[in-house]
Amino acid sequence: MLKFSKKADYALLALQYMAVVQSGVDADPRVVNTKEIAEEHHIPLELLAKVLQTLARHQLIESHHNGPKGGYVLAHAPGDITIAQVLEAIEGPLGLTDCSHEKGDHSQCEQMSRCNIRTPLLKIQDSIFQLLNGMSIEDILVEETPLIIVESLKPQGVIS
Amino acid sequence: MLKFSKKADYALLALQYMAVVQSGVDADPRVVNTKEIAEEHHIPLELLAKVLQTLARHQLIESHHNGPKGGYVLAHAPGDITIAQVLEAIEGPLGLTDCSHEKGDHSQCEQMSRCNIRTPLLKIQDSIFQLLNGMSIEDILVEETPLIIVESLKPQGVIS
DNA sequence: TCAATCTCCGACTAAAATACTCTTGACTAA
DNA sequence: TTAGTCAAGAGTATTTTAGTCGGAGATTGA
Repeated sequence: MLKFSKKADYALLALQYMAVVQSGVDADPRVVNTKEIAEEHHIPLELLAKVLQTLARHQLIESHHNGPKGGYVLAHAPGDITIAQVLEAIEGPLGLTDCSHEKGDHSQCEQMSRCNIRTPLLKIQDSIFQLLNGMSIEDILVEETPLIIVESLKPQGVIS
Repeated sequence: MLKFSKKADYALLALQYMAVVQSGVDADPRVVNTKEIAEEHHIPLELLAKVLQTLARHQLIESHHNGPKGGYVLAHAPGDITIAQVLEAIEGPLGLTDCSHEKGDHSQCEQMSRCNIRTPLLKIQDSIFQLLNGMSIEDILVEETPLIIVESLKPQGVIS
C-alpha cells in the first residue's frame, strides 16, 4: 500500500532516461526507442512498450515515427512533466479511497452516512497530490534533490 | 496505487469509532466490541476481528478482557495515535518502492547502479511519511479538519 | 521491392496481493 | 454451564498487477 506499481517505476525511469539523453552534452538530442531503455534498465521489453504507449497516449511523450530510427521524445520540457501527471497517466486518477472521485457524495460506498473519515482522508489526499504535482521529471534528474518541503512538514506544524 | 487497503480503511473507521465512544459525553467511556463496530459500519465481522487483533498486537488498542462484556479500548489518547502508526501496524513498513527499506544500498534491486531515481523517490516518501505522521486519530474525529499544510504545499514552493 | 525494424493495439496468462471465511481454542461473566 | 468474546492459523476466493503473445501497419535502407 502507498507503493508505486512497477509500471509507475518504469515510467519514471524511462522519462528520466529520456530527459538525460535529450539534454545530452553531446549536443545531439536524439530520439530513444523502447529497446534501448529496456536494455539500459533491465525492464521487460513488451511491458515497457505498453508503458511508453500509455505515456504517448497521454501526450507526455511523442512517438517520433514508426520503423527503423523511430522512437520517442519528451513532449514537454522535463520541468513541465509532473510526477502526478505520470502517475495518473499510468494508473488512472489518484485516490486514497474508492470514493475519492465521486464528488460531493459517496453514495456508492458501503458506509454511506456512517462514514466519518471521508473528509479528513480527502484532505490527506490533497496534500499528497499537491506534493506530487509540485515535483517534475527535472527534479529527479539529479541525485541530490534538496527538498525544502521536508522542513515545512514537521509534525507539530502540520495540523492546526 | 497510492490507495489505502480496505483493512486500513476499516482500522481507521474502527479507531475513530472507538475514540468517539470513549470520549462520549455520556460520561461513560466504555469498552467496545468487534461486533458493534462491524454492524455500525457494515464491515465483515471476521475481517474486522483480524484487523483489531493486529492493532492490539501493535499496542494501539488493548483488549479489555474475553467473554461477555469484553472488548477493546484505545491504548492511548486519540491524539497520540498517528495515521502512520495505524498504517504500519496493518500493512507493515511504508514505502513507495521495494528498496525503500534497504538503507544505504539497493543491492537487491534489478536496476542496481543504473537506478537514478531512488534518492528522489525516497525524498517524496519522507514527505508523505511526515504528513501521515503528523496526523492522528484525533484529527479525523471532526468532519472539518483545517489543514494548514495544504497552504504550505503550494507547488511553486515545494522544490528548492 | 523486400526484409528488417519499429510502433501500436488488444487479448491473454500467470503470479501475487487482497479480501474474506472457517475452524478451533481459551477465557470470562452471568 | 452456557453464551459471548478475543486469539490465531489455515484456507479460499476475488481482484489487481505483471508480464506475454501475436498480428497489423509504418518506415527505412539495401
